[in-house]
Amino acid sequence: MDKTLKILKSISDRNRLRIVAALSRFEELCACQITELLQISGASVSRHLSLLTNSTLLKSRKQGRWVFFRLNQEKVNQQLLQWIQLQLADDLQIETDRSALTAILSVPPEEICRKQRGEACCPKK
Amino acid sequence: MDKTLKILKSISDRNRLRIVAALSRFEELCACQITELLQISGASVSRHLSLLTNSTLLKSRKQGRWVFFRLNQEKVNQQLLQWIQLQLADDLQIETDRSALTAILSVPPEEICRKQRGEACCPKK
DNA sequence: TCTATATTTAGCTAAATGTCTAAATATAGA
DNA sequence: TCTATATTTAGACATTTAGCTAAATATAGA
Repeated sequence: MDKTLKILKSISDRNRLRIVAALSRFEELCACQITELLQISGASVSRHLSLLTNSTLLKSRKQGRWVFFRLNQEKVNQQLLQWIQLQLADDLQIETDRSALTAILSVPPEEICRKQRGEACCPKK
Repeated sequence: MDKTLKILKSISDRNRLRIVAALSRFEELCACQITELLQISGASVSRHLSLLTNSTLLKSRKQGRWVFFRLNQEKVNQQLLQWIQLQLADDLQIETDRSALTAILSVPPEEICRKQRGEACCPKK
């Protein structure tokens, strides 16, 4: 029962549910892209991602300085993930997130990170 | 998303998950029988049951002084409930609960309630 | 090796949650 | 109507959790 509870608790949070919904649509996202989506501190995002990874719902892959996350499409998770997707199919917030992510993914992650550091968008100096 | 979160939060608790598992097996149980199973205060059980009913996972039916609860087998909940049942199929705690419930159901609810009031089991006076 | 930087961890605070007891509510039966 | 009693609600308290900032870690590139 512990494992089941861990999974359920990991998705019983608005921001973590948004992460799962985002990854249902976009395959793979790095921490900074998710930070940009949720508009909370990178540290908080990291904690959410670690809870989801720990519950087995997400997998991660390190590439250089970035860590990329995607859904862990194991058989045991499928039915649950499908239920979530069905529930959120027409959700307004999720729609909005989808648009936001399209914009986020249209520029390289470097630029997202630079923006998060508070630097101006263009002048790299 | 609020509704989805409400449902997920309502089952993200050990005792509430035990209630759902119990009702997956036993069709209908009254509050006092569930109290006897969980061994926590009736007030706490009442709160758990109200959260589950509120999230649409349970339905209730009042019969005299007793309130009986059962799963709300709506289509939208099916996939989730099935996933839970699959996850908990071999769970030890759930096995134990099942035995306990068999014993609880073998006597009329009056006796369960009497026991909960701290009265001796037999002498009704 | 040194610097810049993406992510994680640690420590803190405020809000949410689960439990309890006591009081309130609703119903059966005398 | 009055009493007993099953459930719910209210209020108090302890624990958990989500968020933050600051510090630590790990990696790319000079």
